Amino acid sequence: MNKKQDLPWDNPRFRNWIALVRAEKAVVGALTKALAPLDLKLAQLDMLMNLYRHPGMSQHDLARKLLVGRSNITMLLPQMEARGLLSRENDAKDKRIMRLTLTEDGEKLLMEALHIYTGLIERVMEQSTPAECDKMGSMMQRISDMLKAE
Amino acid sequence: MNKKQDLPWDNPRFRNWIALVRAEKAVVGALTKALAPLDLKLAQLDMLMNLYRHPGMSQHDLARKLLVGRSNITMLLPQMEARGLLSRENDAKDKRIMRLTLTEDGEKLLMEALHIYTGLIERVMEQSTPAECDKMGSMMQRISDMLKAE
DNA sequence: TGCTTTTTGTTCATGCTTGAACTAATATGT
DNA sequence: ACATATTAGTTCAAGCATGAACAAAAAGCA
Repeated sequence: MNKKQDLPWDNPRFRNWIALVRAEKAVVGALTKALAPLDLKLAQLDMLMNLYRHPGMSQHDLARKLLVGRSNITMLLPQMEARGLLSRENDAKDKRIMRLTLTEDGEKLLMEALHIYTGLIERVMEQSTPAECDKMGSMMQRISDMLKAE
Repeated sequence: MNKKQDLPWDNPRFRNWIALVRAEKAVVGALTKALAPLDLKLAQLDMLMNLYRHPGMSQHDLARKLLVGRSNITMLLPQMEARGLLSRENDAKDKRIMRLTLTEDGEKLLMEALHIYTGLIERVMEQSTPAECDKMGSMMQRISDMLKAE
């Protein structure tokens, strides 16, 4: 059994991780509120962002990029399609695949949302120097890579 | 409208933030899988952790610590209580307040879960030097403080 | 070619999380 | 003391996310 002195809270790495989780949750909360006027959920914004950068993506690829299940995409797409933010069309060669692309409206909404998003992130990240921020970014990249490699 | 060069992806701060979100999601995913054998959700572990450090906490305080709604606590507590992980008893002075404390079983399960948790975090954080890690941690702390101040 | 395996997307049941509306208990202000 | 406001916790309905089971299409291989 653990003694007091090797409890995780005394471990700096652990405490730093907890700090990260809490900060992330706080920012996500603030962002969710900031996006509410656009009637846009964070998950939806993530989809728009990825489709903007990779037009013609399949649902499967989108799911992997977003680290969510495929069924999640299936559930969320219809509302966004009905809202005219994106289009789904069958691939010519492979009839299993649905190719996703942003509509003009989708792109316009994305730009508005990004304005809000970047505004908040700028404000949040201004708390640190660009160098610190970059260090943190590459740290995170290493973590993602490590877990992807498993 | 934005031109190519002021798209957020060209903004280092924004990209670093995206890297953080993705890394966090990856670690949470890995952790969720690692905790599955204990039949413990991450949200439940969070509760156990907080109750261990602050015995006798009220549900309201717990909700604030975890950055979740009060109703969330109400919904999750009964299962954990039924499982014998914690006890809920009325405060003597203020009849509105429920005081929460871990049972022995709850504490034992917490220790097992923490072993898994810290193991993963150690492995993940070993990708960086302790100094980098501390820098990151205080960065995150500043972010939390900033958002709490609003 | 024909048989098996893999991939893509959907459906469905389950559980989590939220926010609004509600009750009961306490604090506040006059 | 009394009316009002605030606080703690609950209930409920709605939306999200997940994983398992499934159908259709394509790929691999004999």
